Amino acid sequence: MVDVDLPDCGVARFLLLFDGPWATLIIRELLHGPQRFGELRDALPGISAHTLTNRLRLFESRGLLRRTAFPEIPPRVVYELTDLGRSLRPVLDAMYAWGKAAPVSAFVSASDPA
Amino acid sequence: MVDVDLPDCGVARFLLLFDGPWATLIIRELLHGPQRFGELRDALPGISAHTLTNRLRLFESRGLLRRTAFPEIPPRVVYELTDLGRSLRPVLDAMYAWGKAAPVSAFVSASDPA
DNA sequence: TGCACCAGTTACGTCAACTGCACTAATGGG
DNA sequence: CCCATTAGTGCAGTTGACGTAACTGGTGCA
Repeated sequence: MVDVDLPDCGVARFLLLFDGPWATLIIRELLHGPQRFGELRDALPGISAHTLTNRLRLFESRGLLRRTAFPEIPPRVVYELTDLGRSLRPVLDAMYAWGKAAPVSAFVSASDPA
Repeated sequence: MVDVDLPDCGVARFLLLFDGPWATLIIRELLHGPQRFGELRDALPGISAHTLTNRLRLFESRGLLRRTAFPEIPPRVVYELTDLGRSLRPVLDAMYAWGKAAPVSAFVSASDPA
């Protein structure tokens, strides 16, 4: 009766945590080093503060990153990956390599943008 | 004015193709070898025929897999990865390794299932 | 007095992936 | 005659990740 909905397969577990399009991209940014909230927002064009906050809070609660708030005015908050978060690098690297090597035709719908 | 919405980053490109929870798991199953429609459906508990069809059709149109329909009654359709599809193995392997190595606390919400 | 600064928060609405159920075609077996 | 079989399709509805807009708090600077 324990761990009812935690899948055995590692791939399925991974997908459980990295749902939407932004989750993975936030990790990608933080692999470059510690970043402030505003830096992350600027590095991820199109993301909303709402989504960024939600994902960061989730990853913090799951032990993937550490949040450090400095009691200053205006406030300053720095996010950095933990060892667990940094251990995602091979996964991101593999994604990157595939995304770079695959032909453009793998991503477009036969007449997509222009 | 070309390639307007195709991101440069390989990670972002990868995520463009593997949206939902099922997309990646279908590839995982097909890495075991060619599979029939019904075999895939049985190997992916919870997936609906609709979703499975949609993803398979998408991946076929993107060149990740090949669809072979035998003109028999009842019908028989076999799906198998192309070279491009098989080249996803390192990515899936990296996901699997991380999902297996990460502590359970990375996946649950501090009091999730029971 | 009042605006800018940063890192959010709240309320509300959108959109796409996904689900369930019912249904189909064509044939072999009872 | 009727049912089981396989690979879907159509319709209706749900879920959850995400977006927009407006707002907060405490201080420095004009």
